[in-house]
Amino acid sequence: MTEEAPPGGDEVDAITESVLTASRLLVGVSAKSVAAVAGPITLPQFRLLVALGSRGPLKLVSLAELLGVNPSTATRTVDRLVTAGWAERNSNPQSRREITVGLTPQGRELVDRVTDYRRREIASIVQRMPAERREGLVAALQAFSEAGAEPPPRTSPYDAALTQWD
Amino acid sequence: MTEEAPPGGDEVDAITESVLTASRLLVGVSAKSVAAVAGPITLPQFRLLVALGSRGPLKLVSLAELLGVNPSTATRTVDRLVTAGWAERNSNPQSRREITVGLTPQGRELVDRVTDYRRREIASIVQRMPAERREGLVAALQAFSEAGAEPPPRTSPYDAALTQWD
DNA sequence: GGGCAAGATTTGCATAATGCAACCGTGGTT
DNA sequence: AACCACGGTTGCATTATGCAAATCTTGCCC
Repeated sequence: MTEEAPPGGDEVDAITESVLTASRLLVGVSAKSVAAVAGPITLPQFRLLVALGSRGPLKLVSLAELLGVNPSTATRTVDRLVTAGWAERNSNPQSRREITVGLTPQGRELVDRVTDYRRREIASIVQRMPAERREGLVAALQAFSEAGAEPPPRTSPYDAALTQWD
Repeated sequence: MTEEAPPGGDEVDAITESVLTASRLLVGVSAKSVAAVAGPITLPQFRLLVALGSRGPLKLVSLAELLGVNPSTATRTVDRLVTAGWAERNSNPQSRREITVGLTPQGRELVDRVTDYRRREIASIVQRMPAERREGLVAALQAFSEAGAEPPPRTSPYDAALTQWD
């Protein structure tokens, strides 16, 4: 089933290949940005910070759900981030059974630095592209994403900071 | 800031956004494929299998390097895969200090099943795209990847199976 | 008001992933 | 033979994860 010649197959293969190659490039850029700017933090931890940065303070369950991990994992990752001074737990006066997790100023600054770095990297790549290809890129990718039944297109700058499983 | 007009910055933002959105979609597809087809295997383990599938048997250090992990991590992940019957260690008659790691038939079959599933998912997305956008996608993405100074463009089908850090 | 079901978080337990450093063979050099 | 670089493994410590059980809060019914 991976063979047939009719109009469809080869083109699909070509697209798959090109999208994945580009995706790989991008993920590499993200990883590099984290490593370059944010010394002693792990990727899962940073991903959590990014989520908080883009959505604002969240209760633990929502956070876990957003990241696609078990609440217990979220709890413990938050523990570490709190210890490191990047996140904080705040009790919710409304219902004392839930807590909200948010960024500390240091946490936000960390996320910002990484995001800026990453944006510059990407910009430098885009600027090396032939200009006439750029519009095509945006249009085609949007069509692709729409066809893939995208979730809500959040347009926060943080959103872009780490692709992994978001 | 997502509006357009001036030549430089906004366009870069738009591209960044669209590429990342698409990338996110794709990574989701990959994860879903692994989960759907390959029950009890972790992502790092599967990633290792994919590497073996695309490059053939490798010595341990090369494998670790390819995956970007420490040799000790590779050793132990291979241990688990061997136990599970998906990979095998073979001693190299040439030099007894190196070993090569390869897929077992079961391992290859697992990778194939996931890859096929994933390809079908992507194909179904691409087929929902307006046809006239498709060529633009390939051309633009290739330009993007080239501008990003891609590593060797391996064109194996396995290559596409998991994007994460590859 | 007491009791109970449902919801939110945390803890206990077990396993995987990771990196670093130390260690053991192997192969080549001098 | 003496050394040294290379490949792989093991010991140690920390993080990441999921599942299940325990804890605390809320809301609701009788």
